[in-house]
Amino acid sequence: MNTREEVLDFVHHGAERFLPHLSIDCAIFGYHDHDLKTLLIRHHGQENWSLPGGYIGRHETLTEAAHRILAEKTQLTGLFLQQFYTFGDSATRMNRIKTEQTHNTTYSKVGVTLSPDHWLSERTLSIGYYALVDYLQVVVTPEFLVDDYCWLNVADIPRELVYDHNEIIQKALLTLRAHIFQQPIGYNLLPDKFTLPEIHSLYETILCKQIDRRNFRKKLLTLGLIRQLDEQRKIGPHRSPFLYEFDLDNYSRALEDGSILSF
Amino acid sequence: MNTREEVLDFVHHGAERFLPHLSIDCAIFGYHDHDLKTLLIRHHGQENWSLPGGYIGRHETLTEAAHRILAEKTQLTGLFLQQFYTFGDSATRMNRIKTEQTHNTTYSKVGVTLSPDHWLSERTLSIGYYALVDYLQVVVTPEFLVDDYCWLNVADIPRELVYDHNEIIQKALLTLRAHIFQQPIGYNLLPDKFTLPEIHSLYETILCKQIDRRNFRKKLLTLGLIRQLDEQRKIGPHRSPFLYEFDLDNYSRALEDGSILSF
DNA sequence: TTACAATGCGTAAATTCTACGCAATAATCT
DNA sequence: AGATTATTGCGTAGAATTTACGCATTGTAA
Repeated sequence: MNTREEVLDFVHHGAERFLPHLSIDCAIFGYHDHDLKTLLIRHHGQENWSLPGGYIGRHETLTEAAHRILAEKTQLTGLFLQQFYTFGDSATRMNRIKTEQTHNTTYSKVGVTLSPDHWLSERTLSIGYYALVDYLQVVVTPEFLVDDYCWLNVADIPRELVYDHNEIIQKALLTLRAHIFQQPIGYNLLPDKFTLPEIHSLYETILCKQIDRRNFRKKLLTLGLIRQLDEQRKIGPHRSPFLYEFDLDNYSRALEDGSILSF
Repeated sequence: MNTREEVLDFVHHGAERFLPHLSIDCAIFGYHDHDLKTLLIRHHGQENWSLPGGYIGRHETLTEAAHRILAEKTQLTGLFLQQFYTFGDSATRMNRIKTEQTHNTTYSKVGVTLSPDHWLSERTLSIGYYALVDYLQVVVTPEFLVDDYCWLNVADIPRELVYDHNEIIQKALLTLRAHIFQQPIGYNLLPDKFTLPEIHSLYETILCKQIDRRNFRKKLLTLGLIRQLDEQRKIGPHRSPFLYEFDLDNYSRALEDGSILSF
């Protein structure tokens, strides 16, 4: 929604195209060079940051909706996207009053005041997804109602996000850390060919702890999760590291066998 | 809903009390003596079995709704109940036609035909929960629209459940098997004091594989997850096994430390 | 050429996992 | 009462894995 007209149409006719009472919120994790960041946006007139989100089209599957919303925010398609929990307990989601206020300051930008029984004012549960991207590749073009956006290191996220979005991010992070042992997370955050230091740094960053470089390599190689190539990369004034690539066949086979990563 | 009147009220006024487009389905796993079963119900006029489920009250949190629905089906409260995924992709959920047919044969029992735009005919996403109970303790009292119910061994579940319920059960099972290493699952399925053979058999059943009795004991004891008591239980013509209890403090501490079970 | 910083590869010790052996126990059978 | 039987409690040797490093190699810059 990039124009005033689109927003107005959404407010007045959105309920015909989208399911009410239900939204999708995306914790978009951006990784680059030892930093793990999250994309936050600030809607017009609001003090606090929020996660990017959207509604589910009536003729769209849930997965399609999640990918569409993610693409609308990042301009990227085919990203790694994973549902992790549905939120419907928070007092801020049950308590209608606060919701109306925050929504109304936002929609005042298009001159609309939402009545308490407007579909955007009603109680809404949120399905949480997390996505992984290289945030340098992402071009964020804020929508009409979004005043500002930022990539924040996960350690620096303010405690006062909108609604229960702090809880959503925390759960997303926990899930990501659990999934890193069971899914080729790196496959979605690294170029097709990457160096060992690169993937090593990725794991250290996501898990927030030091991992011995040499044992890390041994494990990934022994399990057959990555494959060493004949090429090397030139990096500054140091020894050229070899390039590696994921062996996805072996990856899924290892998972079926029950052999699981751990560090 | 145990009377014709309650059902009629639900059909005609349910949309005022419940959120549309969204339901909760419960995979209720019942364990007893080396058997893992699931509670299935069959609605009036329907050929296939389905999972017990229900809708979310407008003034109820999601968790409250899940517990209420579970209690309505099992007459038990305070059970272990865990959300695991939200389903919104299945063709049977998108395709309105099939939904109407199955619903209508059910509601014909109270002489109602649902129109295509009735709230019960609309597209509905489902939030999946799984619960753990000792199925011998459960008193199932089928609701008015439920013709039949059964406890089926998870291995014997028919391939043609209603909607995407096969998929839901499979995902519930996978989640349960993953969670058994990270949560005191046994705490919710065993009496406060239990014997080693009892908890051993529970793990073997859920994981569908043999676990060495002696190593199993060693591991649980070493990690401090269970505590041996001074009491023993009299069992038939054999040596009396000691009783054990869970050490929940140690359990959560072990989890934080990252020490995780595995067999 | 030398110094330096980073990578690739190996090895020994510590720890954990796995596969059993076997004694102890509580009935039941003779 | 003593032998029998099925089951539980506990221990130990060997295999396998994890952990903690040592050190040579490499590409560039001084």
